[in-house]
Amino acid sequence: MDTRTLCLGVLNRGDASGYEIKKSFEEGPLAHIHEASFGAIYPALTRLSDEGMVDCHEYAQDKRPDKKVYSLTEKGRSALEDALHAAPAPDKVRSDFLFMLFFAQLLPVERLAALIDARIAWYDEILERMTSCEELPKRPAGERFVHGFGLTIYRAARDYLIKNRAALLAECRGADQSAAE
Amino acid sequence: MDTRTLCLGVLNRGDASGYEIKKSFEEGPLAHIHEASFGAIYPALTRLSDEGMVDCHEYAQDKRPDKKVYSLTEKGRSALEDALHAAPAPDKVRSDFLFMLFFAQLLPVERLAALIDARIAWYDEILERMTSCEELPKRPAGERFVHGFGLTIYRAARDYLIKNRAALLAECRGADQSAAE
DNA sequence: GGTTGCATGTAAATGGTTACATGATTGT
DNA sequence: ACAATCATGTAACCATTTACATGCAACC
Repeated sequence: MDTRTLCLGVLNRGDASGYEIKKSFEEGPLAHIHEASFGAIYPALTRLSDEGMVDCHEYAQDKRPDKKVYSLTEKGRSALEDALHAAPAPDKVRSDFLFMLFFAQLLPVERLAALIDARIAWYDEILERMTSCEELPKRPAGERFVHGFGLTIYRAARDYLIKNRAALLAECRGADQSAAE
Repeated sequence: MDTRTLCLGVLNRGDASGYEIKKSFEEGPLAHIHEASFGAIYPALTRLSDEGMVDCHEYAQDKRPDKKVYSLTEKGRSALEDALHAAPAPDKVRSDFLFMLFFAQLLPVERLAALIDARIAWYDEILERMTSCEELPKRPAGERFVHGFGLTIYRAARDYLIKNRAALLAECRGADQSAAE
């Protein structure tokens, strides 16, 4: 799924500027499904505009660059639908956290504990944000489904870390000592 | 985490060729934590060799290119440890599947069902492979921890899809009909 | 006084994917 | 016959990240 399709998707939910599209991949309902940076979004939007997939309206602002608000055209909407009909590429995950934990025995136990605690705190934070979302009931079925999926996964991950943290640390402490003997 | 560090990590588990390193990111215990393609692994290995991070032993084979088996040097091992001490980059996920489900209302209900069913089957397959792994008890604590983490997440994801599939399809069917009226 | 949020964009550099090149053997 | 497994490697292409460029307002 390239950045252009991603932008089309966001614009299907409503008109937005490049800045707002970026935010929706950071905090919005699409966060953690995909990513996109400014350096990818702005060129994508320009190209979509050239191709007639989106319309652009400029709004002058005081002491700031004009705000360019993009909206999906009919052509853009059907391009999005086409993309949605293609076979999904397999998920791609890159987790430095899990890679590090995989080598737990190479890490000092305190560092291991700090790593896990930071991750639990991160899950707590995002779960808080996701559950305190008010306008959820009004959103379309697909959005609510994906939201529920995220909640489920994050809760399961957090619970696993809490439940198994102590055992991992104990094992690594034990291994450290027998190695030192 | 770049491909070089990834290779160092795999080699820490035991000597391996480029081909075998690739496999460990596809089927092995590191699958779904990170990815690496041949085009990334072979140059990484060459560079690691130049830098003295790994040693390379060539084994002649009949009717096949020589097999080059790499092993970690002391320098390589400490480079891996250094990488493990840096702050982990935030996880990166790219899920076309979730992106598509997010726009469930734009998809025909049958396609939606097929998408979900394929994903459930995928989870079943990988869970089967992960649970039938025999030599697990002998592996280091970190590897078992990450393995358990993966199992937990995949089970939670699969269960969520099974539990909420019908409700999503019903809602989308309902929305289709009211749109047609 | 420093950071964050708003707001757009470009350019260089990095890094990775994909396709190609080669080729025997084993299984369906 | 065709696909998959084993086995390495290169090169062109593509995409993204990162840094740069600009600048005000609000908050701490």
